[in-house]
Amino acid sequence: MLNLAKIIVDVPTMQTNEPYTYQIPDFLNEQLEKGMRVIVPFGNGSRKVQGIIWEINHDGKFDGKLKAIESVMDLEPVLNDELLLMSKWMANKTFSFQISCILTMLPSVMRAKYQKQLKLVDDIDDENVAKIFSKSKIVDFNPEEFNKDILRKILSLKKKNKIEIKYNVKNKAQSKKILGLKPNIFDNDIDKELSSLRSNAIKQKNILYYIRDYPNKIISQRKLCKKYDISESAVKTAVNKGWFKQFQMEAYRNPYKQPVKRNYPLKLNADQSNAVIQVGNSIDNNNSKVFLLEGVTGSGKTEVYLQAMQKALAMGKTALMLVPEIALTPQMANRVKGRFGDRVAMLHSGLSNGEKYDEWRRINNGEADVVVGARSAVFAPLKNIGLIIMDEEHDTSYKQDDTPRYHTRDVAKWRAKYYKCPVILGSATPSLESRARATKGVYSLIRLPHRINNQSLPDVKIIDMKNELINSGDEDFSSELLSAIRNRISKGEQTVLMLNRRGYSSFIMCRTCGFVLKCPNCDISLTLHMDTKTMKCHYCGHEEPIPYKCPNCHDKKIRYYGTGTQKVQKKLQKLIPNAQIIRMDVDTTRRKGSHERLLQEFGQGNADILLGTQMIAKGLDFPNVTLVGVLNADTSLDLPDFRSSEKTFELLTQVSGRAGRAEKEGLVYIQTFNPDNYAIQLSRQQDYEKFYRTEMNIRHITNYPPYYFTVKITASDINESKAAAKMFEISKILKAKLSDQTIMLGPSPSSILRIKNKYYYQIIIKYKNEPSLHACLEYILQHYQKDAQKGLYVNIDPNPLNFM
DNA sequence: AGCACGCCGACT
DNA sequence: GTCGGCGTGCTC
Repeated sequence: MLNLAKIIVDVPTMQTNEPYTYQIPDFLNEQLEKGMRVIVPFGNGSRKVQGIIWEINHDGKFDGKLKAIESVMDLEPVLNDELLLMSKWMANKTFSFQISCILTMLPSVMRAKYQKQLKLVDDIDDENVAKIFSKSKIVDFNPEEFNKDILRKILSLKKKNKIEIKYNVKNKAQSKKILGLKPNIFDNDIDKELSSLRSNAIKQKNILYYIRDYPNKIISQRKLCKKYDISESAVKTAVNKGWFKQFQMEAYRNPYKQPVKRNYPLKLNADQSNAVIQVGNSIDNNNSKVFLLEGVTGSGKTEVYLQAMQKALAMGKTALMLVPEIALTPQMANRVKGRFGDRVAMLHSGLSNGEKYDEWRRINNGEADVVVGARSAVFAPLKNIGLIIMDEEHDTSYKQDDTPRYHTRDVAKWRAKYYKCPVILGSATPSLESRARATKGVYSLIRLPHRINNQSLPDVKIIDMKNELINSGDEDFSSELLSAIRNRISKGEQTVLMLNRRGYSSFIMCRTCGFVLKCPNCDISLTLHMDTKTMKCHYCGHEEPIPYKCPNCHDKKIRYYGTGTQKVQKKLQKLIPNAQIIRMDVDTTRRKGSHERLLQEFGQGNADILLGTQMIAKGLDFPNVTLVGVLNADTSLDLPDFRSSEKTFELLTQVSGRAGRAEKEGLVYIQTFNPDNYAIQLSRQQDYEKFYRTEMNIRHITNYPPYYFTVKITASDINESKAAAKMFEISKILKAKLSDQTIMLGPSPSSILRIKNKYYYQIIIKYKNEPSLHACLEYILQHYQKDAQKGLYVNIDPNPLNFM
């Protein structure tokens, strides 16, 4: 009879991907609960790692030697039963380690920091090693900082017990502490103090009045000062006199910089109220249905979300709303915040790690029952969820592109099943996968085919740039678009211009010999960055100066190729000198909050034109925008990706939806070299249903999703032939097991062969029904352990976003 | 991951 | 002989 705990340790390997049993020491027996983080010894020596309690067993047996849990990191569990259970499912589904899943579910500050230290125990004769301890007997130890020789010496000294290696597990999760005040003087004593004060000691009197009014209230020092106009030194005097007890109290950081205006439910049209009723019924009946809400841009999907959430809250349940990347849609965030106020917690990339932790704690403590956030918010520790919403469900940012490669939609559906609540997947252009499921009856389709207030859809004109190039010689701006922009400026209306950068880079090419400057580590061309005056690699971050002559043929005719936002901005400014242009791309929005600031400036009418990349296509709602121009619609058509038409259609439909959202009518120009392409033609009418049918036909003929499921298997190694050999080995195993209806592509080198000096080879499997595939892939993973230690990595991506 | 153990060739 | 390289296996 022992007190035992099963722990998932933070050692992400296949061999340790199961709970390890530890003894619970008596001093922790009362404290420990399932879902808490602990520190446990692991392996030989004094190594310690973080772990999560998976199970507690008070009369357990275990044969074999046991180690004891060393300490606990939490006062409350950080994972509830639901999330613990989900981590297991997720690990299985995404072919990753359970500990990796657990750690992605938690705010990043809860990931322990491991730090090694060297401790000098005895005198040592080696000068070079002794130097390390010149300042102190205990020093931080990062093996990378030392050469092999010294490391060897350190190791041998350790064996002789002259040096100890200490392992520290540090908890980074730290709450913000502020000074708190607790009244420490009562009734008669207050009057006594009051009478002994000098008559001009007004501040001291006010403090005593305050204490008399709120004798038991704890207040932060800052709040007291601000509210009663008292200086810090006055408070200090009061503390010295013993009126207050001063102490450190926990506080939440406040991530909301500006106050949000309150808003109220709007009147719904027939389609919208039908949607709210259907979802509401499902909430009432504890029915975990998935609704696909297909609504044209401007059809009022957001109001449906808000009122459906209202229903869930009215039943005492919580609501989770997911958006692509909240920093991209501050307007949406403010709308939810304005409707539900302090009950809302926000989780997005714009917050600091500390702010994210605080928002997470507010949710975990039940202080927030509405959560709005991007991908990782799907793991928000809400209990009793009544509704999950996924806005823009087709958006690719919902899929994490490194391990664990989960799709937010799958996690959302899992949680909905657990809580028996509905999911709304909303979009103007649903993913083909989701739309096809609606056709099959797996999801319930709700359509919002009309814009609210019966606004007409914007008039979309397609401009053939082949003709334009012949006539005016300009490949960026057609004369029609230019005159439309000038016309808006003269009327005081605004224009949004989008430069489609997907699959497009401004690289440098020699016009004499055709040389293209590439990254020395990755097989990819370097991108020109005018702000830093350097060439950068977008994969590994390599940076070098802009060449002024060709490194290959030494000719000076080396120029940039392709169009960057900066170049377009310069050109446009020349063409229309009086235009006020705001440029929005990765470079101008890198700093925290700059995205919101630029949008706000544009919204206040401080500029005529908003010029940007795809980031301007989503969710913006500016009533004064009456013209939208897409400068190059087709760059994303040319990508070697079976989803390129779908992506192009989505992008054009979304950006067109930015025009004419109020009374004024909208006009959209789409410039393209492929004016007859169906994705471009159909986006003109915003005819999603027709696009869906056309594209499904093509997918059917070409054997692509949603007609097939896909899996991508990748092997990477510094040595190209090793990666290739591994993939051929895997393909042999697969060929033997898979049915003949399954299609296997490869093994082939990935389209970007080399990233960060590693070579990539891949296999794509396309299958319809392959019940043994999952087990087979697990088997492959089990058998690559030895390779992983040598730097040969095998990766499995179920339902990959692309085949590159 | 991080460490020890054990087998092998190269060397004072 | 033995030092240091590297492949292999184990961690409750």
